[in-house]
Amino acid sequence: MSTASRVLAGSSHPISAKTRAKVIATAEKLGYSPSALARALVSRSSRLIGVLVSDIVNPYFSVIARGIDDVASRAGYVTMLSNVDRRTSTEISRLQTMRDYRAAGVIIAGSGLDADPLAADLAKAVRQAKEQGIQAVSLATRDIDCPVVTADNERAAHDITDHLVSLGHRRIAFIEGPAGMTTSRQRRDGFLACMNAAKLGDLAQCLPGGFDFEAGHLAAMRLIARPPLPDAILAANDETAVGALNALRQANIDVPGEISVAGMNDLRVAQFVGLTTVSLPLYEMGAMAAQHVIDNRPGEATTTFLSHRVIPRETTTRRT
Amino acid sequence: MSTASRVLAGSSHPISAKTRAKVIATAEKLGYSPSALARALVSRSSRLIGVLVSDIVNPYFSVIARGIDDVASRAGYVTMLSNVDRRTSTEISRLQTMRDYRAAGVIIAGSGLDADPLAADLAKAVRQAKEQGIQAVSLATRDIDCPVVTADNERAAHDITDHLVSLGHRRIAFIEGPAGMTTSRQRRDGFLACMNAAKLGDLAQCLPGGFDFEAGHLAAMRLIARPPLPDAILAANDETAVGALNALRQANIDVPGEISVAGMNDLRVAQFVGLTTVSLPLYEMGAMAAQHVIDNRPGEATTTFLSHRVIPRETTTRRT
DNA sequence: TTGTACGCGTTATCAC
DNA sequence: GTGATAACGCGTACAA
Repeated sequence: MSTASRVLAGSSHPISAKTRAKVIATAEKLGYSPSALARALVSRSSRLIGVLVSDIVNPYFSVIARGIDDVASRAGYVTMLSNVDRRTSTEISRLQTMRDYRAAGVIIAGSGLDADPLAADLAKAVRQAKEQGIQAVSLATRDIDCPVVTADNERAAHDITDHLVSLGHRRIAFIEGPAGMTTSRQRRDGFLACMNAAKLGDLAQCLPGGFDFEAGHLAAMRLIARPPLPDAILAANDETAVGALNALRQANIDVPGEISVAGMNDLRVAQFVGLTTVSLPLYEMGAMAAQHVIDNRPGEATTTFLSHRVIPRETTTRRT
Repeated sequence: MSTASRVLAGSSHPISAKTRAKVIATAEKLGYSPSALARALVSRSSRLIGVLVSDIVNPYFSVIARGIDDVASRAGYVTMLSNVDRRTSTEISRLQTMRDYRAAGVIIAGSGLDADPLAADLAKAVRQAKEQGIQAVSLATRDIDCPVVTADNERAAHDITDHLVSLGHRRIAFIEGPAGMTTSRQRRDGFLACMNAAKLGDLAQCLPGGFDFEAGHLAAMRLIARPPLPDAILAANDETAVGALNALRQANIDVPGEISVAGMNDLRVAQFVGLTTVSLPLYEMGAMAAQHVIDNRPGEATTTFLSHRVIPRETTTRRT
């Protein structure tokens, strides 16, 4: 038994070539597959990585998940995925499940809420997981005591706003993300900071929105309903921007002729419609978080910001 | 120990209220979490569901994955996700990994190749998994001895073609999916079958394409390069259709004025651009496959077709 | 170079 | 109603 184990697990223990061959041949013949469960049990460490996303259908998260899985499977790890629909309670319960499976680590991809009554419970669940040797990594700024690998949402919003300003736009409207979300606030803050710095604070306008197509469509309709139109619209999100774009085009308003439109994230849809946006390092965030778990790095609660960059496309132009 | 196990695992074994309360309180105080690993080992059944997708970033697969995970997590199961990039060899190796973890079942979401030299190896890997009590479910017609839950790609293509024909289009071009893929062939077959049935076989035209934006763009450019333009374009895919749409608009060709365009799948992007398409039951396929695994149904290799429906939108119009 | 015995954290079985 | 023990399948220290 131990000999077979040694051969199959690739131990460094010396084994005669003959015996080794025999073990391998027999395993093959029997269709034997070592139980990763039993292995994890005895070795006290699984090769499971838990991933908590809001919704895998949202390309923001599927790109992150892809980054995680690429690194994970290259290292022989398996990704356990769970959708939590932005509900902290679900997040806690799924985290618990990942803990039951003794995941090597859990990557929490979604943003939190600014005033979340359950934040403390989540923090506690993470602490308990950590006490059990399960690493936690967050992909957004949250009240969790764990390393964070993220994009600088505020600066990204600042930079894309700055791009619009540099194009000569002065009256700029910002369609916000979902109310209460930390990421929403960060992006709005970045927008406002840039506008204020450019002495354009008075010409800045914020509209409630959301991260989806419909929210952008609706917000743009409201803008159209009470002229004059701003010089440019920045949406919290590519999808939101596309919704706005749609409303504008339906109203026969020329983009970028009459108004410029920009988004954030640089997901596939942004390329489709030629949307000016700022590219966030989503894939890299996932990849780096997974690497962090695999390397079993000491879990100091440091924040790593990965870099973004402005991508000018056809929905923006210079205003003279 | 056994008493604790009984109350924590919710056994029906009678336990005094006092002891039960004590166990629960202590577990809570200790932050105790029962090992799902050890449970799976002794009970010889895990609550893990393996999911093999080509690429989770592709919305076709993320919708499927969402369907699976919704059903799975409601039943207390966890989804193990793996991207295989349409490579059968990767598929086999990931299937093996799922087997190592003694997954309750594995859902194979991707389509296969029509002449795949590795098809036999995959079939064997699935057979071995089944011998070990791991269920397999495929979401596409493949040479695997397992239940199939899928959309009728051929009929779906037939039906959307029929819709175009009923709109008065006669010269219709079909932009195919990736060469060699079973799904590509099925969709082309459906297109051709419909055209032939309508005595329009001579006016049918097939162009090599792919499942992505660029492929659609390229194919449409070729169409534009050698007039006359067909009455309508059907693309194997929504994304391909959007690529074609883009090329057409760049060439200042009015859609649907001069030419109609339709896609397949009805993913989010189709709604964005108002694309006429045929809605495939992707979410339901995932959900039903997961339910199949959870119910541990006898694995007869039956094929279940879930229904699709044509969704007319703004990229098609009547030709007179 | 190979084999033996133990323990990982559970649950089922059987005794009390 | 409660507790002890074997077994699940593996890795490993130790003996041979």
